[in-house]
Amino acid sequence: MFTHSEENYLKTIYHLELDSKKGISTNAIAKSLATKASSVTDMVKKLSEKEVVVYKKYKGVTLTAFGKKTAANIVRKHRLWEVFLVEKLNFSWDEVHEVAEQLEHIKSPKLINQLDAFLSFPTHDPHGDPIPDKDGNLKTIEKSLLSTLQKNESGICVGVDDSSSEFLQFLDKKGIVLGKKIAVLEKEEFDDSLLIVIEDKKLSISNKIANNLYIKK
Amino acid sequence: MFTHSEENYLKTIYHLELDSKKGISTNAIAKSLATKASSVTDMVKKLSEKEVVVYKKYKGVTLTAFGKKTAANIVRKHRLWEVFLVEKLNFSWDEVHEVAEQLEHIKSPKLINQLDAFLSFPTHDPHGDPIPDKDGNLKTIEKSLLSTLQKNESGICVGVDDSSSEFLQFLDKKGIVLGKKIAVLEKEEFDDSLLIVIEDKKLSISNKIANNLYIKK
DNA sequence: TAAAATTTTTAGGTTAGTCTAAAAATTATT
DNA sequence: AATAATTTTTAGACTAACCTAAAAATTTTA
Ligand SMILES: [Mn+2]
Ligand SMILES: [Mn+2]
Ligand SMILES: [Mn+2]
Ligand SMILES: [Mn+2]
Repeated sequence: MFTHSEENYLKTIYHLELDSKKGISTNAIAKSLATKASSVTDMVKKLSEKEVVVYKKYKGVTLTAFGKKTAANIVRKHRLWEVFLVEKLNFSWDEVHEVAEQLEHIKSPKLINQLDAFLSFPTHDPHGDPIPDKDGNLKTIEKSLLSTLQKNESGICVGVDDSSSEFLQFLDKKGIVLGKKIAVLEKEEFDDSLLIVIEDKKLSISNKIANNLYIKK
Repeated sequence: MFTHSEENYLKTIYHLELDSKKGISTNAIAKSLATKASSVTDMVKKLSEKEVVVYKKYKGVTLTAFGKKTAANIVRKHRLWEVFLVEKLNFSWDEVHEVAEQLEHIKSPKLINQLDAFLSFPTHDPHGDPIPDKDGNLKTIEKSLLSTLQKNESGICVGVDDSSSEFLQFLDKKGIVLGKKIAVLEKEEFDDSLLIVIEDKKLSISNKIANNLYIKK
């Protein structure tokens, strides 16, 4: 149906659309895929012929309903595999992404359905990102950045915005784990750093960190 | 390291070498990969430059030690994934090959080591084929074709030669399962068909079937 | 061992996916 | 509104992995 490369383009456009709502620019896609704008133009024409995107010269690109469903299915596979790697094969959450980038391209509906069942139908991946259902629908939960909490407020840590292994390992080192309660004891006016408490441990957290951690109030 | 296509060539040459000992011919590779001889010549030159095969024009090709190890590792992955699909995801043994053909190309040493452990270090795949170890070594067991058994002899069913889904489904239908004891009650002179007993059930088996079933005496 | 048949290689072409450099269109700035 | 800066597309080229058709080498057969 779609080549490895076409799937990567679709997934990228899907992710970019989630926080832009407008047509996705050639340059944005190129940057995200670490490729050249001219390559993107070529590919986008091909995807447009395959009816997964709508493309107007110089106006960027949008996914069709079919394209969105196709892309969501790749994301679904990516995230289910990440859960598998962490839950069953003892990978840590900062090691799974690269492997999932490969596994997401395996074509077998039965495989992914059985994997889903084997994992007891998880709703979120190890980074707190939601797993699209079979129809490509995402259940978006109301989550906020830790940086939006005020003094004496608290919430459950439910996800990360940046999931680079550097950031994830940093969280590991600090003992910040998804599912744990985080309470803000102090909010520093000067640099917006926070003094938080997690698992009875006090931690000082920079604004940069607080901007990359999601909590559910 | 190696492309998808290079890996498929390596694996094919590896399989062909297992039952020929001589240089593998261009045509044999082409037939096995359903491609053209001219394409094989091209690829074989490339593999030769990468030092995984020794190639002499018109003389066929042989794997180097490095090539053999590389190929065995792909076979290892293929067979471990087949075990995973059958043991953990409830695939039947006639459904796993196509998916394993894709999964065998996933590159992650950690993944395959963890998978191996997760499956409790299996030694054989669902078709009775041995799983190469990390160094690419195969433990070959002494097995014989069912067709070589004489009247009143018996053995344990340990593998299939043909693992097409048609044949495997035929075995399912007849109740022939790996690990079960098969005893030969009669051997028909005329067409070399066998009257066998498996799990207290009597079955008449053609020579073609008996030539595709391995038993351990 | 010479002719015939077969196998293998070479030559030249195609497609997918990428690239660089230049042209064209759009957007921002004065 | 004209010019400058930026973005996007086009043109032309490259590589990997294929293909067909023809040439060359090997093997078989008579
Ligand atoms: Mn990921
Ligand atoms: Mn993730
Ligand atoms: Mn197989
Ligand atoms: Mn097998």
